[in-house]
Amino acid sequence: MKINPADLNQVNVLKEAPIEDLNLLVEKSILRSVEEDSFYFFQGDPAKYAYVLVTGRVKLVQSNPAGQQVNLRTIKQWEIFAALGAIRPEAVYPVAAQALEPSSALAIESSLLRDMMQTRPYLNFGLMQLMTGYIQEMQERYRELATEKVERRLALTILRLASQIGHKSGGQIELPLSQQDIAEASGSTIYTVSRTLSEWEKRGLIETGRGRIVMRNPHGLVEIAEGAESA
Amino acid sequence: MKINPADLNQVNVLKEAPIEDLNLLVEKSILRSVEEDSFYFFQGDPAKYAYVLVTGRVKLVQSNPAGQQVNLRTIKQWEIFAALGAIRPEAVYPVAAQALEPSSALAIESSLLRDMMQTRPYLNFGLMQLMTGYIQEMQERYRELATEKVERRLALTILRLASQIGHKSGGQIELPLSQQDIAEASGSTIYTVSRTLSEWEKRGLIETGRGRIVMRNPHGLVEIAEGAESA
DNA sequence: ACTCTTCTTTGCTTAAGCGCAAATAACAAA
DNA sequence: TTTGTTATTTGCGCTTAAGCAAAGAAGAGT
Repeated sequence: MKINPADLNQVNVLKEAPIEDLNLLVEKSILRSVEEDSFYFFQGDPAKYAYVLVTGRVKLVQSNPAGQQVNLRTIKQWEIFAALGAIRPEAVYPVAAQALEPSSALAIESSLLRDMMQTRPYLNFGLMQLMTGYIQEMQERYRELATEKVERRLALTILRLASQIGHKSGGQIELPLSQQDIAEASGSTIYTVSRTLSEWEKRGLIETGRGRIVMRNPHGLVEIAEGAESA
Repeated sequence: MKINPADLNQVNVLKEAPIEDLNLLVEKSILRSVEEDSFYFFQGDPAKYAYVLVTGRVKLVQSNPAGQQVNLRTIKQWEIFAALGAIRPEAVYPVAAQALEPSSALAIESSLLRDMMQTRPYLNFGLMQLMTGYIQEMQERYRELATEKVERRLALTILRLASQIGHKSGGQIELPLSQQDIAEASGSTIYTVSRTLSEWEKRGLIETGRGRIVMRNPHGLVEIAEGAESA
């Protein structure tokens, strides 16, 4: 498959990039395709490449020594990920990147990105915007995990994921994630997720299926997220 | 009080700044002093200033709608904080900044910082380094909160705080924080913190006092943090 | 030295939600 | 269709740590 450089303008960080820069990026980078469940990189690998996801979906996960993992972010088409390596030359990936479905991504050498940043203010600003967004989101999620009960956290997680990777399908927002994914993204377990989602389904808030969640009544979820009690 | 511009070189982000820039910063900024427990700003305020802490200690906290709060970071002398506002002009502070003791900080207009970034690569790189560090730390803390039990999390929190704001005192590292602060930084409660610290004190790992913790055996804490069971 | 305030400790109770086990359901591949 | 695999559901017991209440200890101010 070939990438059309002009498509890279859909990448947030690159939306103001001149076409010459996009050509340069495509020319100097390679397209890496991986099958479902394979990894682009593992936690602890030297951060040699930054990636732009061209097709598919990828999740960034972090594991503790015992192997339990949390979902830090799900990447969709034309999002950049693993760009942090471009900042610190000796960095290692602090997370692993695993494909949720067959995916392909443009692997850009960290050093190329670093060199380009020297002379291209739009890149600096774009990356900084991206990073401040990450920081704020992680701070919020951290607070939620520390202070909110599971049900509310689950609602917050699902709403957040819906805005990030949900896609419309017949007027409703659908989330292509397993309950395992939701559990790892919300800091809970598949058992509690299943119980809660079933309960919500009974109340007509959502519709569940194997590996997907359809939002029937987003406003109801917002109410749960913001404090309405279940009974 | 007056600030000696050359002192600003102790700020990580500014360590490569030429003296003219430091002069400019001091000249265009104002020194704000606040007493203990007062706030430099509140969560939700327009992010008009970035700060460099000159004396004292400041904590960055985030509250949920119910008022429960978490401790996201403790700032010590010559650290920069609230710099995110410089990236997005319309930003509001996502956290509040409260003085842990009488403090003074240089208030730098976000727009000044933003303008300076246009022509000073060292500033861009410095801020990016700072931000990547934040992101990685928050990701780790998030995973810890999601996957580790309290005792281990407490050990991790105390070790992290020791490296960030601990100071040597008689060959040992001392942490000038109340148990309330520890609870808010680790995502726990004062009751559990008290019980755990008492237990550790009995085992000779630490020494506690009103508003401070002295590490007697850091290695023992590392063992708890990394998985040794207590019994 | 005395008083007030704030921080810390500890016993007790309880709710939340984890996690095993086993059943059921959904999908994929042959 | 059949079989195998993986995801979801649900009952049940149990652990963890939250949180109230009340006492004790340590400072700060007068």
